[in-house]
Amino acid sequence: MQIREIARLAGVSVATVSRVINGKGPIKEETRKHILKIMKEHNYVPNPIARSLSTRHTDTIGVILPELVDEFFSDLIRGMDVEATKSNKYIMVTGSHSKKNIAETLLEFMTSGRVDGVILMAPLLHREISELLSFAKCPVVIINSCLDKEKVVSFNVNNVQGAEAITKHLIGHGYEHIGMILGPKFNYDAEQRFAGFKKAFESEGLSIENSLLIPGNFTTKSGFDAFYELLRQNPKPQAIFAANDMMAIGAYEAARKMGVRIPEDVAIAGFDDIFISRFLKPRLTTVHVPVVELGQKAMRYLLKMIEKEIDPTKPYREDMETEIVIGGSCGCKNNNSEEFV
Amino acid sequence: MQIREIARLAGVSVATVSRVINGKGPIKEETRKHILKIMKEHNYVPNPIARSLSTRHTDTIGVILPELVDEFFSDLIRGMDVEATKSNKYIMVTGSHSKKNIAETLLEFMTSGRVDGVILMAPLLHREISELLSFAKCPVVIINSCLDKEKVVSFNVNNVQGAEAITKHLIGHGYEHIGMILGPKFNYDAEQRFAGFKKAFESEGLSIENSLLIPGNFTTKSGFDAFYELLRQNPKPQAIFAANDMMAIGAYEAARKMGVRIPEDVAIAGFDDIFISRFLKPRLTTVHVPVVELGQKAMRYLLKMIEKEIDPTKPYREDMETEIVIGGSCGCKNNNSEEFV
DNA sequence: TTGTAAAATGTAACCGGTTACATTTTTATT
DNA sequence: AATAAAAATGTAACCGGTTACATTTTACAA
Repeated sequence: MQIREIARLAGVSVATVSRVINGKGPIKEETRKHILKIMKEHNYVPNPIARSLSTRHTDTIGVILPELVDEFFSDLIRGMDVEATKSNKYIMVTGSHSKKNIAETLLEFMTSGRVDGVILMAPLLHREISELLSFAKCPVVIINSCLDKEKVVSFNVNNVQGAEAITKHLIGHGYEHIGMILGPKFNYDAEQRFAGFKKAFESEGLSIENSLLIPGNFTTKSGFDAFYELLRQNPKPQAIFAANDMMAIGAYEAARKMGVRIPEDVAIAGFDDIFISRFLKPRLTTVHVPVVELGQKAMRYLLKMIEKEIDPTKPYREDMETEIVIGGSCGCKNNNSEEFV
Repeated sequence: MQIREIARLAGVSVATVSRVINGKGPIKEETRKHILKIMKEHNYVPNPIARSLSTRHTDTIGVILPELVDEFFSDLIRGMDVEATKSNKYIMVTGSHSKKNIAETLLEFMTSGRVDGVILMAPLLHREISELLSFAKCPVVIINSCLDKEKVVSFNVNNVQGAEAITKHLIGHGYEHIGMILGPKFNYDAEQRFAGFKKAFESEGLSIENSLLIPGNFTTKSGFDAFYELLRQNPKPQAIFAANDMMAIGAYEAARKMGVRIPEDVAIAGFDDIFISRFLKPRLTTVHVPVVELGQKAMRYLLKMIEKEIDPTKPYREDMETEIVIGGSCGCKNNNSEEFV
């Protein structure tokens, strides 16, 4: 069934049918009803591909995510989906399975006309990507970019602010020796969180103890090992800030094995507020990252760029504020340990 | 830049260019190289929309998921994405935000030509959906369907087998009074898991104690409440099978509050093997559901239907076997409690 | 050399819509 | 009633590819 058929059946031209489908141009109410009726009777659905070909837009947004966002994944997509659905757009997702693939997919999306815009999250390979970006024929929004803010549109987690806030919280508890389990080298999030950690010390007029800075790689295992390492230092840390919750979990495990009590013997804080954090005993004090909102904002902004409500050539950067979640692991007595029940 | 331009530049017809793009028909090697060179020089990418219009396929698969699959979400999509990418297909995902939306989206996907096939997961509203299915103009694969197996293609978690296996495991421990925290009424997964529970009893020649069957709704809170309820029964349960891990977590919490030891005072088992299960103390004994593989299988099968390698009109059903994961919560001494480090 | 089949390429219709512009109908004005 | 303007509708080109079929070129046998 195609528009020609409907037109024939209704005794009008295809243009008229097209006008009622798209609600454009003046149509006599009587004609409209008549055509609508016939369309319904024949279960007619206009072919979106044909439509896209002539309108040059597809009502779909390409989303490229790294493979390992795990917990973020679901929330991020949910956020984007909510906004996209509001505007009757579809989302085409693809996890980048390899470096090659991500650049290729990005290029495909940006140049082929398959999508009206792209949301990209690719924490690595920024060199390549910023080069590719110049080929874009459609708006692109980057999530957690470490690219030059003068050049791209990006929505980011404010890692510095979050790390600074939670570090200050630990300092506020009166701990004097505070260690940190760092994230992977060359990881932007990790760098920023460390930057926030330092900033907190500086603004309090304190100085970091280098012996209490242990590298990690965002896995529970590395958190586990780092905790052992930290407890071997002199002075021992009274509190530890893990650059993400996964490592904090590893630290919990190590503490349990060593018979070290949290927070009595050593306080712990994390970053991300992953689902599991609230089930740890005591509940992990951590930094909540508004992932759903991040997805929503990025999508909303992209849609506006597409609609030209916002100048799509104008760079823009927004860092979303995070929020501390108080559990028992930092030593706070009034905390949210029971929130889940 | 379009195919006409390339043809002009290469001094050939569009048909010839099209042939080299698609690798079809005989082409002189020299001509092919020449055209390829010009295409590369001009960064020419054929417009997929135009191509779709004439080929009548889009190389994209529509995926409709319920909003609340949370943990499944990520794994399921990952599995599908892996397979889709292998075949150079794209995935269009949409979470069904409301009942209306899901049926609407399904219909759109099935009839508009926007996608070549659909994977649908919609644990509820099966009545409506089975009616809609008759309008499908493209293959549809259902995940966790409770629809008539004679009518649809579906890939499912074998809930019965999993629940039966884990129940037998509990029985094997010698527990005589075994309770179950049930899932929501009218939920197919929940029903099936209960069916497996019963089956285990029957095959062992035992009978269920109705007082030890407590309703729940898959939330931690309901697991928490149910645990209290169970411990008030006479006889008390020596072991409890929670229809999902979330409720098992609630049970853990209740046990902790009541000073009931797991597994010494009461053993617990769950279902799903969600991420958090391995971090519980003791590690939760549960049923692992191969979600990634489920997504992969469903996608692989769908792609074959699309390619007509498999008759797309033939109903098919596959129930994927689950696997018991032994933690300490059931009373086993040799368990996988340390696996995560 | 000629004839014929195979290989290579070209022509033009087609996929199913949208829309600029042209035409017809209706309404309002004088 | 004539006329101009506005409203409604129609015509046909266009979006950018694919492909059936026609035509030309090449290869090889007789």
